[in-house]
Amino acid sequence: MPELPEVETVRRGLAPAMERASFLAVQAHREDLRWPLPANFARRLVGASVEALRRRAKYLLADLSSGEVLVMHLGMSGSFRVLDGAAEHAPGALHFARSRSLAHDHVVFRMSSGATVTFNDPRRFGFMLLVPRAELEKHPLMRIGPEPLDRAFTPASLAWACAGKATSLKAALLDQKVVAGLGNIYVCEALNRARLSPRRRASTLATRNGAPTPHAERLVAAIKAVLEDAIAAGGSSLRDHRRTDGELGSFQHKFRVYDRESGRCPTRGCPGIVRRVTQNGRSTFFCPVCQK
DNA sequence: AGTCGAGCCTGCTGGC
DNA sequence: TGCCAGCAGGCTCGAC
Repeated sequence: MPELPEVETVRRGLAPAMERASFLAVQAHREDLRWPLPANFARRLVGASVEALRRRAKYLLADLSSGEVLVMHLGMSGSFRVLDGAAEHAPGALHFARSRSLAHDHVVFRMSSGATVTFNDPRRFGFMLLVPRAELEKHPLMRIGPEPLDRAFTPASLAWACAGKATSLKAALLDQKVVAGLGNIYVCEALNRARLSPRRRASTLATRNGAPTPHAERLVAAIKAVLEDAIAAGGSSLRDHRRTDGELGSFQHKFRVYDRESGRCPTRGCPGIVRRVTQNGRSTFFCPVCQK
């Protein structure tokens, strides 16, 4: 499930293949991803080079020499794989090729770097867009909150964003306008690290005048820590996420509560048992003893 | 305006 | 063993 750490892992894998390389050929085997591919997709890419490959929240952004930005989203089941002359014979690549149905290879980029970059997405919740660079900031998809790993994401900014919110803390953290890039897994993990209940009102992160409470301090630290740990582990591989070389991420082995229903809470000295409840139609995993 | 649920899509899992 | 309902998840849209 690609959340911020998985997308960042993918970005790091794609960068050597795509940055400062141009598109030699673009094949679209399927146009109907979450949204149809842009008109004249291949024609607008071929010949352009990628000046930088960035990430914003869960979006990959390729700045093109044509003045457009290629926006790519992995949806829920999207993955990229990179093959070049050397990687083709690597064990990981072989395993990767076997593990993915070629029927779901929707878009293939042949790059001047020698790499072939293939986008595979069984569920087709992913998408690709082309947006003029000058319009990117105004694009509705980019109207989202701060990057959680940026210095601008602070207890004060989170408290401000949550002030007056009647919804649960869990729902607020999943709201990309509050903070951008978190999904179900890392919200559950961060709340356990911060020992805060997912069911508490979001507004309790702020005092009456909007200043951050100690809860906000703990939560921001926990969010940053869990994301950094997950990126260092190459993300979490549950069903879908893989690195671009086919290797699995390993952070799923370090989950404290996610998908650990009935397990012992890992908080030191806590006798609690992890529970699963449903909030806003999604599973929440948490410890009712230490998460208050 | 803020909040919540449905729907998109496919593959895997678990219960019968 | 085989079948199928249920679930997973990010994001948008419509309803309240």
